[in-house]
Amino acid sequence: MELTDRKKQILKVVIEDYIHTAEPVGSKTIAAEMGGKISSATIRNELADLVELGYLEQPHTSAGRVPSPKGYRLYVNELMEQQRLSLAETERINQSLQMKMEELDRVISQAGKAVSAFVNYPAYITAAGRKKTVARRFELLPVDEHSCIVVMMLGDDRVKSQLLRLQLKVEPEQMPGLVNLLNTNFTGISVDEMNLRLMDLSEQVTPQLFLLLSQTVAYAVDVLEEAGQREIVTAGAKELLKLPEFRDADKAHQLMSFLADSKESLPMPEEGPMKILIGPENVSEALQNTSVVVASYDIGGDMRGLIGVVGPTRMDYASVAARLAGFADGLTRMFGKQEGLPPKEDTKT
Amino acid sequence: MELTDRKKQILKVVIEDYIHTAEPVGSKTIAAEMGGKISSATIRNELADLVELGYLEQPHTSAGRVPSPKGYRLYVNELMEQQRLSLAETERINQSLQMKMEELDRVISQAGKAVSAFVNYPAYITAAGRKKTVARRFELLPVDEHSCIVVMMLGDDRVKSQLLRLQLKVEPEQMPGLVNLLNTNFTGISVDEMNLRLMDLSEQVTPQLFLLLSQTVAYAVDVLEEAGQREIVTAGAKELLKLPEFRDADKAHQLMSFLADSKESLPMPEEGPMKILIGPENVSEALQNTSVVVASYDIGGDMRGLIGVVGPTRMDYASVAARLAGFADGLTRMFGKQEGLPPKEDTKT
DNA sequence: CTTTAGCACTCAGGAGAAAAGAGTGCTAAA
DNA sequence: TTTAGCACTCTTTTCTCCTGAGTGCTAAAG
Repeated sequence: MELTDRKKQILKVVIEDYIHTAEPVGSKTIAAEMGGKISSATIRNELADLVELGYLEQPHTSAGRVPSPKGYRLYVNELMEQQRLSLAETERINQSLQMKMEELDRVISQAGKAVSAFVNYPAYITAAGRKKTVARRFELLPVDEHSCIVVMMLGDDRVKSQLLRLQLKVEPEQMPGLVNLLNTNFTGISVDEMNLRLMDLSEQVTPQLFLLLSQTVAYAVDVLEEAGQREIVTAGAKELLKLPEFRDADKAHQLMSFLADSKESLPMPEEGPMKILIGPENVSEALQNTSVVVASYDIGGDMRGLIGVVGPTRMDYASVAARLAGFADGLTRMFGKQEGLPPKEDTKT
Repeated sequence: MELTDRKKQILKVVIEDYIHTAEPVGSKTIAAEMGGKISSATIRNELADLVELGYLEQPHTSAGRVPSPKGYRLYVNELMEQQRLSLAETERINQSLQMKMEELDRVISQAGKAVSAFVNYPAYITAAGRKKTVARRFELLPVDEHSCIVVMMLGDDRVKSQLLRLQLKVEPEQMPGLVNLLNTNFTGISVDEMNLRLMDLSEQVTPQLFLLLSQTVAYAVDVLEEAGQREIVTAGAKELLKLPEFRDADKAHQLMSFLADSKESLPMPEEGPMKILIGPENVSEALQNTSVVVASYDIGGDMRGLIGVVGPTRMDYASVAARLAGFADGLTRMFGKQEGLPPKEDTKT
């Protein structure tokens, strides 16, 4: 038996109906929705075929049909109509991204909330550099005898700085030497190498200078390690509670716990502008009954971010995909504009 | 009719039982729990009195009794036994706060999560300075002809920095003058004054210098404004779903929306180390059926933070209060230790 | 005057049974 | 191949009845 066009037609109607009602769809409804040209009996025959082919499922003998993951997959691949956002909507999306360019963290978390609010599903978002960042330049600004400010410029143009309380007194004259030491030995290398380099130097400089040096390097290592971590922010988990499939508090709790605690295992596709994972296509146990739509956006430099939306398998793929694409665009454009202005992130203490 | 000691005794038993079972408490249970010295009939008489006095309520004629807000209030004020945390528990709390002293934001959000996980209720946390921060010192580090690094030291010892793309070329020789201008004119004053000062200077310096100046000051204003904002982080909203009173998805959704969106209206008592707000004592509509326990902690300097826990009115006040106090202590101690080390927060871009 | 036993009464919640309704699958005719 | 017709299946809803926890009152005992 093969998948005729009419079968696909019917599958599409079933899915789109089910997406909105969350109720099994019956033959009569379908017939009506298809313009009444074909009788419900014919539809029934087709439905039986679609079940046999694995695109639909039947909760119990005398209920309507529900799409299977395989059905959704076909829908997403072939049947779904690319949805265009209205101008007004695009406008609203961009407006929600209109914020003062603050720290990356904050922008990201804002955007995550906006996405979630737009699609009415929980969302997650992250920004991650592809390469490890290195230090590019150090500066030390004396404050008083026991403290100075370390300023550190990273490979990706971010600047981090902090007040450093020194464990011992330092003469201002020593500073230039120290800075020089830092810039010649600790720029452009990885954290591991930094630690090695520090050990090497331990015998070449005075103990006093070494103490200062290691304090500064320790700070640098902290910063670089933190910069390398991809932080994942989730937003709008509460949206789940509106969905009939999560009215059961236990189910909702389970998924919300997963979203809150196991962020690392959220889908993070390596490539492509958009990826849709349906039900069992997800690796994580907790996502077996949910679908995930992920889009990527550019932050400039070698940075790239991901925004994802989590919902039930019957989520409104067309709408979510369109909006997510809108956001990805908006973010890319937003970071693009910043090119030549404060780069990606802000410094830290 | 007056509130005898025995009545208080009984009230206490009712409340403590109800806290754990969430079921109306009957006279027999109470009699048993009080050691069987008094018969259930006597208890019934007392219960009737307690209802009349407004400390208890009766869901329907033939159900047990449930504490009223007034009852909880009495319990919290007089009846509740100060709970002491076990050493192990204190240990665990402190351990959960054992983290690298990173940016304040991050510490706060971590601590919020920890609190929520400990008490099994949603928590919120914030850190707020009492006074407005000012800039204390500026530095500019040239990078290339079109960019330099602004470093800014705040009144509370934090350091913020960012790479600034300049709208026009600058000779390195101009830098010292600019820095001097900044340090003499823009330190120690409020944001409003900064803007005024900038206008004044517009006529006194060359247009080119003024452009640079305003770019830098704009950055400073951004930083100071952000520093003045109290950010409120909420954590563990999902805990609600475990409670019988929020098994109803709508109720849970309502409160979670409130926690996510209307953070400003969460109780922020101005003084006292700990405050308990029961049901209708809360101002916010959405909190009418919940209780809130808030504790404050010191961050050093003129900074003070608040941690709060939101739960049903039947929340385990004794336990929550004890743990919250433990966390407040832990945080205060933690920030105290940092005295003389990196002060409160980290810099921003 | 307080406490207690006894007892009728109330009412929410659960178990079943019955009815309703939606939808199917099959048969036979168009 | 499509369609009308119809019996059948199974969930969902409604209703009724029953159970049991818990009360409030009365009357006796302390």
